Amino acid sequence: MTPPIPDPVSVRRRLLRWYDRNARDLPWRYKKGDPPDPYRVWLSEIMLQQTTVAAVKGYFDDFTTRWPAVGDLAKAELNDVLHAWQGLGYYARARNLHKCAQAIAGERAGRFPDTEPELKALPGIGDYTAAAIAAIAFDRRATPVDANIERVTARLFALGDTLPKGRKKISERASLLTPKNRPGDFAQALMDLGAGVCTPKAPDCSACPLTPECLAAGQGEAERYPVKVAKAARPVRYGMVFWAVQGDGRVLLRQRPEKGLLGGMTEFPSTDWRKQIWSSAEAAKQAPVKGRWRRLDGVVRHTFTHFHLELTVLTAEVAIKREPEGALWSKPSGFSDHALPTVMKKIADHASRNVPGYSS
DNA sequence: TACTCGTGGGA
DNA sequence: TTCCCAAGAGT
Repeated sequence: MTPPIPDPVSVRRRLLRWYDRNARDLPWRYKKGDPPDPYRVWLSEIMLQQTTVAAVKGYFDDFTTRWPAVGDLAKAELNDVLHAWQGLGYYARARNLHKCAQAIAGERAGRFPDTEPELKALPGIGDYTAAAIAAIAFDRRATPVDANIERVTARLFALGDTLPKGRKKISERASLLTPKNRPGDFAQALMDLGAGVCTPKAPDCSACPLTPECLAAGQGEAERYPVKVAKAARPVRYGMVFWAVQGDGRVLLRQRPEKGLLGGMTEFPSTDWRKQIWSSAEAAKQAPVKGRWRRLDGVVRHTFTHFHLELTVLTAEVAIKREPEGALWSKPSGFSDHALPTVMKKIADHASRNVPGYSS
């Protein structure tokens, strides 16, 4: 015989009771009785996209201190926002964050819309984030489906369709669970549960308030859900970075194009990042300035979402007659004034240990 | 639809 | 070491 389908009423009651005792204390969560601040809810949701709570906390504190309200963020320079975002990754989020703040401050008198369609029309806000803000900040009956809620729901209903194809069905089931009362708490409860109990590996079903309703747990196979298609292997790409130093110790930097990988961030100039290894001589043809390029020992490795990168550093002391396009010279002690992504910080660290006569 | 887009932590 | 994974969005 088939087990009964999980009962939404029971799931809601069990989960919210659990949440009242076990909710995590997070910087962006308002205290009971306080009205939620849509700005803080929005900011946290953008930062948390594909990013762990631990990674976000420090950035959230920094942003809310520097820019306490959406109007403050709207008035900031994009470069300052990118700089503050440095290290958090997915830099299009920072550009869209700034754009969204300006739309809110400029066209909506600083007030966030409170419905999913209006929210979704704003830059950087998609299905998930629109539903999350509507539920958490505005108490709307909306169903955000992130990876946690997707996993919990797939297990609860033992949905074995492979992702990403099976997403729609999971999302539909999830929306059946959402209560009219406390929809924001319910969503956050599911996320806390997914993060701490109903984990991807080795879920702790004995500690889960939903185990009595959970079809996957009933099968003793919670970990099997959701079923995902295997990801393609990450290829390796190679590049050569030019560490050009002037006599006074300043190093050449430049700004990356606005779109694409690390868009708008600052970098040390380099060749293309391609599938073939570079020879020093071949790479030198792409150098931004003339110089006697010498190859440093060792490589800098960095992994992006869809490829591994291996960078080799070429150094030269240069005397500049004509400035390269978009040139930006800075002593290492001034690097912190620039929005350097993590991969470029690795380059700077590598150079500091290996460039002869390196001085900060 | 299927890519692109960062980074760090944990198994 | 390597792989998986994370409060997804844009194109």
